[in-house]
Amino acid sequence: MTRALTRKGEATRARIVVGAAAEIRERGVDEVRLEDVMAHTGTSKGQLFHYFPDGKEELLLAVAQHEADQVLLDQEPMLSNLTTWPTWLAWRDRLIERYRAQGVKCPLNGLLGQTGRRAPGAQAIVVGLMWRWQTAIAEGVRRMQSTGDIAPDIDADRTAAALLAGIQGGVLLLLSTGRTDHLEAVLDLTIDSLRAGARTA
Amino acid sequence: MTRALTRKGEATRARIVVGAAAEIRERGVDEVRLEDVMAHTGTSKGQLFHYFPDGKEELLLAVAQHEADQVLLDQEPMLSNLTTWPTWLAWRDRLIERYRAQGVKCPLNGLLGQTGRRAPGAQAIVVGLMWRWQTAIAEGVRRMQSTGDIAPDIDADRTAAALLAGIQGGVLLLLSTGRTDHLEAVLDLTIDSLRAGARTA
DNA sequence: GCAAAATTGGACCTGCAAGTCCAAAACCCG
DNA sequence: CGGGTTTTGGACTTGCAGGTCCAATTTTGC
Repeated sequence: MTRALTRKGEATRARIVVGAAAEIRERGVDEVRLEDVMAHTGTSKGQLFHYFPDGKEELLLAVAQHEADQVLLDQEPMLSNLTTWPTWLAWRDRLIERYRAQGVKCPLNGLLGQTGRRAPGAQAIVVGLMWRWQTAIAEGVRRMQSTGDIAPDIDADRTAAALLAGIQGGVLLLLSTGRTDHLEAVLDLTIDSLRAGARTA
Repeated sequence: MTRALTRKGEATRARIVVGAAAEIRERGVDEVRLEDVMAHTGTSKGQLFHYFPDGKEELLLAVAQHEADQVLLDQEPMLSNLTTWPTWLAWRDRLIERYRAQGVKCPLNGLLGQTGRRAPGAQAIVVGLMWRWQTAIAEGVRRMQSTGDIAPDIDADRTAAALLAGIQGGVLLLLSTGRTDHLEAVLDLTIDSLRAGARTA
C-alpha cells in the first residue's frame, strides 16, 4: 500500500532530500523555496509532490530526520566509545572542528526555532536527537566511572544534561557571533572538571 | 528631520512594539502577520507603515531590541550584584522561574534562528545582548574572587562564556522538551563547581 | 512485448500577506 | 482660531510561493 518505489524513484527521493538539506543549510529554512530545491536537484514540481504528497512540510520533516541522524554520525566513532580520556578529547576536537567548519550553516538552526513549533513531528525529531545524544554522553560518563577515571559520586545523567546544554548553547552562540569560544570553553571546562574530580576522589 | 513624534504618536508606536512582541512570543516570528499585530494592538496598516517605514523588518528590529533589553532587566537586581552566594542562588532561581513560566514562548527563539540571518541589524542586537550578559556574569565571578569566595586561578571570562552557553542551551532544550532539567543542571553544577573550587584553593 | 504502474515535466490556479496610496480626522502652536 | 503637520483608516495593488492537474514517458513484472 504505502510501498511503491522503484530503484529510480528511491534515488530521486534521496536526491531531493539531500539537495534540500544542503540548500537549507546554505540559506536557512524559510529562505528556501520549492523552486530552489527543484533547481538545485534537477527535479520538477511534479516530482516533489509525488514523493512528498503533503508538500513542503513533509519534505522538511524528511530533511530534519536526515540532518539529525547526520549530527550523531559525525561524532562517531568517538561518541559511542567514550571510555578513555584520549577518546573524550578526540570527541571534543571533532565537535569543534565540525562546527567551526560549518560556521553559520546550521542544520538544526531551522529545526529548533520554527520547524519545531509548526510541525508537530519536527519537535519529536529534535527531542529524539537530543535524547540519543545525551544518553550517549551519560553512558560515557558511567563507563569512565566504572574504570575509576571519573569520581563515582558524580551524577552521570545530570552531568550529561548540563554538557549537552552547553554544547547546544555553544553552537547557538557560534551562529550569532561566528566564534567557537563558547563551545570550546564549555567542553574544556566540563572535561577538566570531570578529570579533576577523579583525582580528588 | 528624523524627529517628529507627538506624545500620542510616541504612545502608539510603543503600543505597536509591545503588542507585536507579545504576539511574537505567543505564536512565533514567522507565524505573525502584520494583520495580527493590527488586530492585537488596535491599529491600522497606515499606522504601522507610518511608524515603521521599512515595514516588517524595521518593526521586527524594534521588537528585538525591546525583548533583548527585557531579558536582562528580568534578571535584575541580581545579575548586576553577584557578590554573595545568596545572590547567585537568587539569580539562579529567577532564571529558572522566568523560563519555566515562559515555557515555549521564547522571544529569542525567532531572533536567533532566522531574524539573525536575514536582518543584519538583528544579529548585532543578539550579539550585544550576549555580550552584556556574559560581561555581567564575568564581573560577578571576579568580584567573588576578590572576596575569596571563588578560587583566584579560575578564568572568569572563560567560565562566564561556558555558563552563558549552558544557559542558552538550557533554554533551547526547554523550548524543545518543555522541561527545565537542562537549565537547572547547568546552573547547579556550574555554581557548585565554583563554590567547590573556593574550598579547594 | 505488453499492460499496469510508477515517474516526470511544466502550465496553471489560488490565496495570502507585504506594501502603496490617499483622503479624512486629530492635533499642535502661535 | 486657523494653517500646517501629524496621525489614522482602509481600500487597492502586487508578487510570489505553495499546491493542483494532467498528459507524456519510462519502468516493471509477467
